[in-house]
Amino acid sequence: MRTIPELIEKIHARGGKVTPQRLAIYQALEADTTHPTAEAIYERIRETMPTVSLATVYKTLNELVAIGELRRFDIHGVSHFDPRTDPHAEVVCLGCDVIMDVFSPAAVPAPSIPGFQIVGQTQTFYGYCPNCQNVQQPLD
Amino acid sequence: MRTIPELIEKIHARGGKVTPQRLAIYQALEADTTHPTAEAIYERIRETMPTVSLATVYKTLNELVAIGELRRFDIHGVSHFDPRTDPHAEVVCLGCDVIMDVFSPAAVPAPSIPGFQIVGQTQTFYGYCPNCQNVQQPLD
DNA sequence: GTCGCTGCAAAGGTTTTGCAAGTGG
DNA sequence: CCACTTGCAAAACCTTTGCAGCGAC
Repeated sequence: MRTIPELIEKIHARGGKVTPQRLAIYQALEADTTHPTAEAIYERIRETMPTVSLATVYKTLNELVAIGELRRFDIHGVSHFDPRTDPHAEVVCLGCDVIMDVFSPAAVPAPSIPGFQIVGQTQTFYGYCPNCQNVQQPLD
Repeated sequence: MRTIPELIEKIHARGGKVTPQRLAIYQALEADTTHPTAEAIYERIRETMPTVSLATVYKTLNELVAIGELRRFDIHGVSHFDPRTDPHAEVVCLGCDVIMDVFSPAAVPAPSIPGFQIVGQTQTFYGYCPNCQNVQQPLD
């Protein structure tokens, strides 16, 4: 996701409007590395804007995804959002669904897929975080 | 996912039973590189076993995931299943959700995350397939 | 014969949609 | 002012769950 002034300009250029709700959502997303769910963003925004609706949050997030400013992915049936759209690596805990950015050990060249236009990439590692190793060992 | 005879042995070793429904699901999954949804597997199995239920398909798939023989991931709120559990790369079309395995251009070393136990990994590329480039260009 | 599995139906949770009222540019 | 956006509520969807009957071993 780019900076908020740039984002505002981009929204305007597309004929969109920057409402207080949208601005609050942009600010909530900015530099949020926790891969929040729509619900999490909704709760955070409600602290300062109690009348906002979850539907509005979804609509705004989906718009950002559509214009390539936000990445959306699902973990166990729940959507998460990531303002980082550059290549990076993540680890997902199979036990508790926590998602963390990790320092990617290697740059990854884009594959050549004829006719396919690549706009982003992530490297995803699946495993068990320290907490969940105690509870649920992966079975053999 | 390992071969069906090996899978049967593993299920038995865990005290499980290999019913005709399960066997049909194992066979449907074997070497399926299309990253099918539960629904897709259900439809395929119904052709030869019309009385099977979607709940049974889910239960069986979830069991395979739990014992590490199947990978499960969600795209736009729908679960997909992949019998390939080795590290590999995939491309996901942001327009139509089609998922394809791609030949990974480089082996990727696992990152060092203290206390985190890595059990699998994929490299995911996001983009637009030839069909969807005509419909929805990623906006700039 | 036992214990696990199946199939049905209903529940549970997330995300989307329709629409009247509100408001940014 | 016009078009876009909001908020509400309902709908749509996928997935899980409870349970009685069935069947693998």
